[in-house]
Amino acid sequence: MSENLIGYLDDQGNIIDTQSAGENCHAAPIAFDNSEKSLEIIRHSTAHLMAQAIKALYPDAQFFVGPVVDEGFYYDFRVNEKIGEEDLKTIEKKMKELIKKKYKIEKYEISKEEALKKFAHDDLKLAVLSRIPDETVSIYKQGEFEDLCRGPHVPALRFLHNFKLTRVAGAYLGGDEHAEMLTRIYGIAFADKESLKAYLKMMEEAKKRDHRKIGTEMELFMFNEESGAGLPFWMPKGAKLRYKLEQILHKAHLTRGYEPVRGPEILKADMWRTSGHYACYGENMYLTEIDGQEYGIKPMNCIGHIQIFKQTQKSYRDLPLRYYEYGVVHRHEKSGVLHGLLRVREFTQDDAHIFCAPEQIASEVLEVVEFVDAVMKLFGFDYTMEISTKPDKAIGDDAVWETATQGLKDALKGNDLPYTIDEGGGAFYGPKIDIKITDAIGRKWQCGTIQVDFNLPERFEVEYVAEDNSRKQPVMIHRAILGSFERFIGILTEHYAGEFPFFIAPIQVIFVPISENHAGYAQALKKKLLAEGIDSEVYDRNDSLNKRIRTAEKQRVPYVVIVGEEEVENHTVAIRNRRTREQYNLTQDEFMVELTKQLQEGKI
RNA sequence: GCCCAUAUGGCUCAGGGGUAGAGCACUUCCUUGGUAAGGAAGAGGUCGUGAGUUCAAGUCUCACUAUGGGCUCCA
Repeated sequence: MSENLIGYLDDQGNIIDTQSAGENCHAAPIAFDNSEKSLEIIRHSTAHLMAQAIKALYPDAQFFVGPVVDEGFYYDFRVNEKIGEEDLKTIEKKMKELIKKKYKIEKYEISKEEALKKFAHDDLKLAVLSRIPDETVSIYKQGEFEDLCRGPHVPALRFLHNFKLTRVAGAYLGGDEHAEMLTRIYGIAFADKESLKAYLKMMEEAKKRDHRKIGTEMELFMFNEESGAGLPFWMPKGAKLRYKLEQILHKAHLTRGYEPVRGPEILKADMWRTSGHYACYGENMYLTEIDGQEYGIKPMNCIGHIQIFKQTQKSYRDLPLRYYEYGVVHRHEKSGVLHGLLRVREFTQDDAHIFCAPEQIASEVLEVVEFVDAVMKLFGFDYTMEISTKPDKAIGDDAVWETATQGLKDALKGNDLPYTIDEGGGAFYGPKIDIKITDAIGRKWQCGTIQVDFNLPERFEVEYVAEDNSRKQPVMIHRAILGSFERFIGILTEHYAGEFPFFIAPIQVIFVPISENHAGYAQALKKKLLAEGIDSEVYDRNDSLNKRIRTAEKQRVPYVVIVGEEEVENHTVAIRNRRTREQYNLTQDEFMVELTKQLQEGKI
């Protein structure tokens, strides 16, 4: 057996570890390196090593499951003591001690019946056993430590050196929030030290891009303990950025035949009863009472748009009718899930509802998908699409759901757009396509969404006059491109690390006059830019020139422009490149042309 | 909501049972400078809130509030 061999890969892509393979295995060998399969084995064994260390330090510890996940591994366990970040180092130290004992990792099999006897005193292992259908189970053993495990594992502990325990967390047994909470420790492992170092460095870099950090630094947005959790404040710079995004998107909507509308912020509870929100979404809604009547603050904008549609009689000639609104909504998110701008309790959706005939669904959905793609391309986002099907809590009958779901699939399939399926992940009123974007550290967030809805039109008796003068019910397509300005700007901030493209940058130009004699020239230029809708600032405070240039450079603005004697005289500007620290001169006219050209790049 | 952790001037953070510290930012003055920190002086905090332990609490304990890492990933 080669020194480097840690397992085999069979024809079906299953990993067979050396303990299971026997002497004459002909499957493809897996070498000890950073390949996907190799890491899977290494990380799984590291999870076991961690469990062994935990058992040594906390003899009363009981273990549940310890799988390999996208980003490393974890182990869930129960222990009487509290385990905090500090304890991770102690556990790591113990793991290193155990490695020195040079244990082999051995495997043996027993019947399920024997296993039930063996683990009779360990309710967590019994819980694991109850989920295994097989009649024979395997046990892996290293030194004194034994664990019920499917494998695969490395042959011996000597393969495990380059790991790091990254965080301690709580996790519900089996993911059920009504079940007991276990302690979970996450870790990461690689075949070599360099890869581990590179990974840790990458995570550190990612943290520097965190929108909460940059948002505070750049004074984009804030939260306030006295005002309440999950309620963002937009500071002047953040508001400017947001306003520019709103404007770009506003024009894009008009171009695509949408009409702006607005509904009220609160509506009578009966409206929400009719819509089904009261029953299906009530726990997320804020309710209040006015003059003895119950009202609900809107968590979605659909109801308002429906009322507007119904206000006047509609003909088939009016369809598809596209209403859009930057709708402020409130949702009672659980306190523990709030996360910077990415999950808040008040946010503004770029929401639209398309009322159309059933035969128009496919083309409308496709148009929305193209709209999404244009926006994502503008900002250089990679995104994934996911079709979500009927959830447990839902209204409407199965046949209707089936038709709508198929409609979404057809729209994507027909145009070769890749998607995944999230079974049971749909909204309570219909299936949907979700558009997901990844944040700085690889977490995926749902942004845009396209939802087909046969239910609300029926509940609110929405109708239009068809060609044959009969009354027909339109289909509603709920859709958002950004999802919400809050979340989208949060991700945008991480994506650009605060260096926003010109067309949305809160401050687009900073002028640094060399002396106060040149401040007037800078102010005049600022005014000129403002007339074109470009935001600039003049740094003419009582600081040294070097200081002011340094301060300007640190603002992450697209243009830092120096103006002095020479520029005033020649009606020019000196533009400084932040990265190369080089500068070039333009006439005022050339400068204006360049800036307006850059503004145009934000057109979609 | 649950588990673990954190909370010190506007920001970033140090300190730690005996009457609050730094850097940046801010204010005033000097300096008017051609490309990443000129100089001086000054103001600003009942150490998240409320209880408790103690002769004494930012420091220890508890509760609350807020923030952070998690809570599908099935031996």
